[in-house]
Amino acid sequence: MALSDRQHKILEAIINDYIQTAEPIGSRTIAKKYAMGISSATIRNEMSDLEDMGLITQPHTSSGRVPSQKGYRFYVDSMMPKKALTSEESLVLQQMILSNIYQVEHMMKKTATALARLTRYTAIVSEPYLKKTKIKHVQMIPVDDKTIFLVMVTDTKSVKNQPLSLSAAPEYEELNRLSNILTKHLSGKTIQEIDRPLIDQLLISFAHYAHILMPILGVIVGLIQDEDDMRVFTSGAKNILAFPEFSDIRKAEAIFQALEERDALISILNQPQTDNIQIIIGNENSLEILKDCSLIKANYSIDNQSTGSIALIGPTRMDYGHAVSVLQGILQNIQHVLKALSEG
Amino acid sequence: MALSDRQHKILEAIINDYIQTAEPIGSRTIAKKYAMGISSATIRNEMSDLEDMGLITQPHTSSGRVPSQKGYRFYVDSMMPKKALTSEESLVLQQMILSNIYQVEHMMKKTATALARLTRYTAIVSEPYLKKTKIKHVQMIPVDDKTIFLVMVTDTKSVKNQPLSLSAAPEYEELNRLSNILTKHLSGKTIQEIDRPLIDQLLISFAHYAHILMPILGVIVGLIQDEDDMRVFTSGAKNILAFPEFSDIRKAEAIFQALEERDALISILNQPQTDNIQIIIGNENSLEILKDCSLIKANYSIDNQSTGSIALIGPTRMDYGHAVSVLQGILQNIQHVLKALSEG
DNA sequence: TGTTAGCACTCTAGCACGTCGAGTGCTAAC
DNA sequence: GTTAGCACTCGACGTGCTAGAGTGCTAACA
Repeated sequence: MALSDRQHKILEAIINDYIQTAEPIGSRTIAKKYAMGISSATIRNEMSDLEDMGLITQPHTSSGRVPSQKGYRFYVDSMMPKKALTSEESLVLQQMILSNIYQVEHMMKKTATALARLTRYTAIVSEPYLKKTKIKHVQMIPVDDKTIFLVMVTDTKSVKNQPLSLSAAPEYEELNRLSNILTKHLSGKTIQEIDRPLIDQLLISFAHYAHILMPILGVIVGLIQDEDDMRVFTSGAKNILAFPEFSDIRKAEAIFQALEERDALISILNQPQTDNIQIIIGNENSLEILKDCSLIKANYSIDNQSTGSIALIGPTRMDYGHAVSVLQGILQNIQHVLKALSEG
Repeated sequence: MALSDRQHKILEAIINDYIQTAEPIGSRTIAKKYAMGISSATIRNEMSDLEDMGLITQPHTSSGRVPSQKGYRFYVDSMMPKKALTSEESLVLQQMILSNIYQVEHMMKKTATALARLTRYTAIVSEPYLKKTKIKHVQMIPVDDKTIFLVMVTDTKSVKNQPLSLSAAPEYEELNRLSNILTKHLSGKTIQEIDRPLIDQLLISFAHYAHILMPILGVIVGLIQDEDDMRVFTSGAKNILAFPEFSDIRKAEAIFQALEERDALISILNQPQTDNIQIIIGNENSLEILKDCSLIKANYSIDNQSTGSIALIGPTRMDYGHAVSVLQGILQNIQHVLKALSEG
């Protein structure tokens, strides 16, 4: 789609204005407010063309124009300005880094809060995906005569624990010996890498522990199957209420519902990602609940291994430029901190 | 305040009707709908008296009556029926018990979900308060050359972990010895009981470990000061949107805001509790945000030691009877499960 | 003395109607 | 290609009216 320079400017004006006001905008207003040096009639003609191209629409005859979904898509793909973060925004990100960098869970909560605060949209952040982080230490802790806790520390210094019921729990000393063995053979590996051959080998090498190694390794591997151990944090859900597009309470309700359900959040985060930062506008989204929203999403990674996701949900009338730059800033922060954590 | 039998019935009819419909109710409607065998004129006279007593009010002349805050208080104190749980409700509670009883965190999440689901109000649930639970096992886990994790298992089988930076982290073997010592001397004690004399005694007894015991004990005791380790779960926030009294979005926004802030939640849960189940109606509440709501709150306990709280937030027009009975049912469940956990 | 029918009165919700203003498309002139 | 002018459209908003639900008061009744 080729737009003239003037059409570009007009489309930009419409989108920028609508992002701010959520009101349809007319030719006269554009002429006055954006001082383009052409008359409203000319703008009208251009707008008519833009409408033919499907980039803007009229809610009803004789109202102003509103960007269409296609219009947003065009804007995002080929005209969106890169906005630099303001100094205040950078400061907030800075502070986020400085506090609580020793615990991934805290950092992820802070990340969500910062994202929501800086953008006024709703943030969803997932912890690093357990499957893809490396095991650093395995420790068994006795609880009672039939239960032990299996505690694993990962290279991102996240702690996972899982209770484990045995017919008879071993002595503390024996648990320590087992912990030692497991740590020695599993550290540096991701859970994904703990496969059948490795398990078999361990069971053979330590045959006299087999009866107890078996359930333990089972639990560790079981963590692959269920994603229950990846925590997902949200922040700024209430921001949704501030947008006129959600003044219909039922729409807001549906989203709040989704934000409370872990499965829904995970399916939001797990949507296909082709770009570095993926922008999904309105009903481009395969999820029914988000048809009225836009989603901006990114995966963060360590060592080029994608390990978790962060996302923003807002109205299709989103300030894409700003949201993307904040997301990018935060992305860098997370990766920086995670790297620091896993190295030292 | 002494009401005649008839006044009782009329007040009850008004309150029950208003709880269901959220509409002011008039004398004629009462006469028709609740078949009291008296005419609307008589009911009008009685209503006028009830209004003089301050139990009901008129939103405007020539509208029906609405229960006042005082009316709800009177109802709750002296006329509220005890409702038995339906078999479906009991079933939900039953299922809650059966699943995931081995991890307190899961149970608390489930509790919040069940509360919100059964009442359609908003639930707030706190984990058992760390200070008051007993330590069962202490384990140090090496992370890197300067960091160790301090992991504590409590008698409710909850796991707490805290990172700890040292100038130089000891060897694994030594950490195990230390873990052993700490477990031996601290297990069975609540964090509250770890006081100066106990610490001093440990430092003297194990003088050669003093340099490392010091920071560790510091961290453990530090947990007393900050309440950061008590998780608070909410569920059913979106239920708020279903009530016409929150169709003014700003009111809803304020509550959502509070529900996202841990501090706000804790101050809600920490409000004075005189009864077994505390009902705080409208602006009886000292917290500004809850002036338009009612709060039903209870503390759960093990061994008569109150260890955590559960609460429900809804409009002042709440189905108090039902909410109280659900809360009571859940309270019993929690205590039952916690007891089982700490014993076995 | 308590209860009730009847009536005048009040107030809101909802609808019809007219007006205003923002916006459009089209045409003719520049 | 651009613009001024004009007729037209449609929603927002204010006004006035009506219906209906509800009240309080009074007088009559058991």
